Amino acid sequence: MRYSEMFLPTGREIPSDAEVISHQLMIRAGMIRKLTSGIYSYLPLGYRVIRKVEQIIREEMNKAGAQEVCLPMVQPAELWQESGRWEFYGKELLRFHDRHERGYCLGPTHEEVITDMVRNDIKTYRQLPRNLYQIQTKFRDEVRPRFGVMRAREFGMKDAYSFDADEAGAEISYEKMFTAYNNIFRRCGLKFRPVEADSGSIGGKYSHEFMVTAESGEDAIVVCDKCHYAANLEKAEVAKPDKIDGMEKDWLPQESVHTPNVRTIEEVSEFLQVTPQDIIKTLIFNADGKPCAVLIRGDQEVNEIKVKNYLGANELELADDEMIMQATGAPRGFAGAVNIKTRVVADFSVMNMVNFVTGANKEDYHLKNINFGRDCKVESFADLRVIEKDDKCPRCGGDIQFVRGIEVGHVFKLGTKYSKAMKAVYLDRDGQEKIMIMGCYGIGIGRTVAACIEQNNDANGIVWPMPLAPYQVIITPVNVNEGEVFKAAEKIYNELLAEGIEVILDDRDERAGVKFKDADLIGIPLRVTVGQKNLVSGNVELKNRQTGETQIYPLTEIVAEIRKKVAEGLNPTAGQSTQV
RNA sequence: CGGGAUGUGGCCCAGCUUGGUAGGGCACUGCGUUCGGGACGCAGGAGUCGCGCGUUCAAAUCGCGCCAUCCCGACCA
Repeated sequence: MRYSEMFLPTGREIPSDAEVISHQLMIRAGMIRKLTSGIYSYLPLGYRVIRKVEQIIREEMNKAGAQEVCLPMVQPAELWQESGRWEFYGKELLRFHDRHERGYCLGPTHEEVITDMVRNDIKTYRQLPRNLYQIQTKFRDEVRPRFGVMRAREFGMKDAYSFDADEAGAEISYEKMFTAYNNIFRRCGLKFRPVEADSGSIGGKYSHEFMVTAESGEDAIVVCDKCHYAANLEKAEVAKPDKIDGMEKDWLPQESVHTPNVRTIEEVSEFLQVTPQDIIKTLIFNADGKPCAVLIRGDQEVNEIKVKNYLGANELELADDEMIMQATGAPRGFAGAVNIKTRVVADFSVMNMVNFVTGANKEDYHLKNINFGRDCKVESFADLRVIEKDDKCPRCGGDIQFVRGIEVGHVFKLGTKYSKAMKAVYLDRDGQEKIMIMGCYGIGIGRTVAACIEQNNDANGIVWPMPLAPYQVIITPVNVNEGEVFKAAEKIYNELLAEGIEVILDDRDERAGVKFKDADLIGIPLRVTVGQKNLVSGNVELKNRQTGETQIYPLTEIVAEIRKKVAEGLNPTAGQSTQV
């Protein structure tokens, strides 16, 4: 394409409403424009990159045996009522009515629609397994859209759904997608890693997130130095400590202490001259309307997702003052496990504690020298806390590290959550009606592009890896008014076009500096500079955007050299991709 | 939803404290010079100063209300 004919508005200024680098660069490079909060238009350059990602996804999904479909974005309320999510999905689901006052929503995801489609047309085990996918616009009415297309309300997503006859089949479907996702992100030239994750409101029991590692990532990931263990912070397991026996002999007599207006862990440890490690924090949660006490060591943090999963609750939040008063008989700050009337569960961190401090369930009083087995009882000990830097890997005991990442893909084993609710059944070999086992698999398209920029940029702009680059080569004639120079540039341009290489000819009558800056900003991997200086000896320059390296080639060899470099760039070496 | 900030030609911003002709840089149009890392000169076009109400002889500027955008938090694939 000739630059002079392109719709490619680049900008020198950093947009005032863009915070992260990828957002700034996408605007400056003329890739996107904001229409309204969380809703973006893609300009030609941006859309080319989107299509590169989509194409890689299509190829890998097809290779994995999935078939592409296209499902409606507008979905009837009845379907969501049937799955139960009309109530549960919350305000993120944008709902509206048509002229007949019938309820609809904009699809934030498509489990309901696909399950409806499959249950109507798949009747026998002979038709299973099937994996259907689409690349489609989703709408989620995010509370706080941010970081440009990274957390947008309207965004492109590849979503796939697998249907299997049994668990073993579902396992295979999941593995296929897991492999396909690794291939996809590797081909995109990203540094990423799959991590174990919680399955959230989509539901299901088992899932992995694909995280692109980046400082600006919204998610914290725990990775093991020694083994392959990697998990989202919210999912990362904390190993169960060994039970230490024989501590009963050291039990001291229970003591009640007047602690006027002393509530927080800091205040208690200060007041009683003990460390937070000597205190058991008692948090009262509201689990589906019922109070539940969670015990944890004073210096540690409860992982609400673990509590929610452990209790099997649909909704979990910290109890309000009223519920605390009702459950403990005391205001906030004085809850404890001794003589409490609610369910009591405890984190492993308190399992081996003796003579600890805790609230007295009485205003302005705490208890000292409390011991399990004598003073209070818990229903069970479990892993309920957030993992910390000093914790060890739950798999191999090695040291762990915290890194940040951007979630670009997520694979879930759904089980029968939707197929059961929506009666997606088939007849097995014996004529028995059985429920299909489902999996679902998503990739954020725009987010993948943004994540790629987060990982590949410098002071001058974007540095595209070859597979995602909107164009592979840009030819920059230093001065278009010098006939020889421009002719040579055009010749290379035409030859590259004939080779099927994606190339821009910067034919604008601009100074060289302007063109160099724009080429760097939009991040084209290879730049051919055609100038009088080298042309007199029949040569041109080839500059590598990533390394900054410049090489001189004769006009006669430049096309072959580019062909080679483009081909190399399209096949990034395997192995380096998963490094962090 | 809580806290904070911002809103002035397409973009980045000054002006607001102390009310009085709406400014600069970039971009854009024309002419000339220049031409390998964001050139220069001259001449131009382009703005309901987010919206509304109020105070005032007079409001970008002061007051009240609203809206939008961004950041932090809560929440969330």
